[in-house]
Amino acid sequence: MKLAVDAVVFGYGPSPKVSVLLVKRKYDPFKNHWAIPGGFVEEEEGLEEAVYRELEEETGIKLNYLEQLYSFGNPKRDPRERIVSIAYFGLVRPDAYNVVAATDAKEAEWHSIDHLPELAFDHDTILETAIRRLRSKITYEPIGFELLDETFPFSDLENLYTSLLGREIDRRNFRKKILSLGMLDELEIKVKKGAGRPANLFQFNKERYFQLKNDGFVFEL
Amino acid sequence: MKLAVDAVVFGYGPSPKVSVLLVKRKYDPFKNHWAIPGGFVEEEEGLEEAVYRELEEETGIKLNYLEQLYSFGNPKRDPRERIVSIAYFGLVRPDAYNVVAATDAKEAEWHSIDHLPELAFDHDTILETAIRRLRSKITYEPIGFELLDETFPFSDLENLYTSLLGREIDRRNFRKKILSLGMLDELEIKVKKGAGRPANLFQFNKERYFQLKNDGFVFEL
DNA sequence: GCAAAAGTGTTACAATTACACCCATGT
DNA sequence: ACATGGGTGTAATTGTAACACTTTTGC
Repeated sequence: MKLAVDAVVFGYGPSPKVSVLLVKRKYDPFKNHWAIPGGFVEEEEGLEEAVYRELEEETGIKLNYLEQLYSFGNPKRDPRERIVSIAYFGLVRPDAYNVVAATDAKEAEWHSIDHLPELAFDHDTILETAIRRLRSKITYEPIGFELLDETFPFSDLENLYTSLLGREIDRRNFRKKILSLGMLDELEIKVKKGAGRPANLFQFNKERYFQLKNDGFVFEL
Repeated sequence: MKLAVDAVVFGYGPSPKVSVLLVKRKYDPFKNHWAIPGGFVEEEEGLEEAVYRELEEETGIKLNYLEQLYSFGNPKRDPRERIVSIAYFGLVRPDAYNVVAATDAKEAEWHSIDHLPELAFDHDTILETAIRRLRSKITYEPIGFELLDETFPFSDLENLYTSLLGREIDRRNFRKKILSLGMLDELEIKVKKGAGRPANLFQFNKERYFQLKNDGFVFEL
């Protein structure tokens, strides 16, 4: 029996779309299929440590956020031998989005979660679980900010939520709600995006959020 | 590296208290300490299967509900060697509450979650995680019913929630809210509890719940 | 008849929803 | 001047929270 970790890494952009980082397998089984990056846990290594190491080796990416997702242990999930995989769930900022390095063994690429290729092993199940988790978690924890730049125009947040929740959101109500939570700092900087009125930049204030959370406040949309 | 499963099993009662099932270790390390029941996963066995088997072997108990909790993989969590444990979270009805069978190797007992003994390994962390999960999960999924008898007076439900949430609940509002969800069948049977007016019995209608859920309804308190 | 638990409605307040026009910029 | 995206307020509705007395039984 072997123990592996796999990481479903989400990125946002460019434009309103959420993507996941996949690697192309160069060897059998499932040669040339896309798969979630991951690998075996070393004997003396922590689980998260293993995730960071494997991601570094296979894709060169650095995460902004990581949490454990679920463990998959069906005895037949790998055709060769029994492998139990502890799956993780990570988020990256747009800066990291482009620095996906292919190594000699794998080719790494972003794939929109709306058009996914066939995946190796039970990775479709894992990815599905991760997408469900992301979709629901953004409504009760402020993790969406980990997918945006440090400072962002409000419309980015709005677009992220509409594309993840898959439905229209009333712009006025959404802005009112988010701003009323008091976790965003409004900067005195404006940014222009082609045509249209320049937008103010906002920044998520993590300290303030933890402070509010300690006082019994709960983030909820 | 070895893989284990551990199961935090909650029971309710008698009277307003939530308990967890622990086993007393007969051998070192942590000889005579209380621990969460569990054991190694066999080569060809599914994870949940392993949980059911271990619980049967160590405590003789049958579960009403089981879900995966979290995986614990700190390299030093077991002083002997590297053991990664996938923790589960189970609920039993009061009927099962008393049939806790001790085997030759272990002594099994219910412990109120308000007065816990010192636990072996990192089992205090696991148990804490499980309690947090139980507390929050009863507010967004109807799992509380798995801790009550099939039919129960409304006050049982009320007491379960007050003791789990650790705060008073307005009886009238709570009843209104729960009944308005339309998941409970009211039976034409009354039950007497010492002094006081006899109470009507209720029953959770699982089919109805899944039907509502499919129609986009979300349980939420 | 008194203690103990079950049952029941109304009103004030807070939160959510629905909805449409003006503003600042680029072309 | 027109197209593009940014920014803003109010009213109706809905949901939540607060609150106290009557009923049925055992003793």
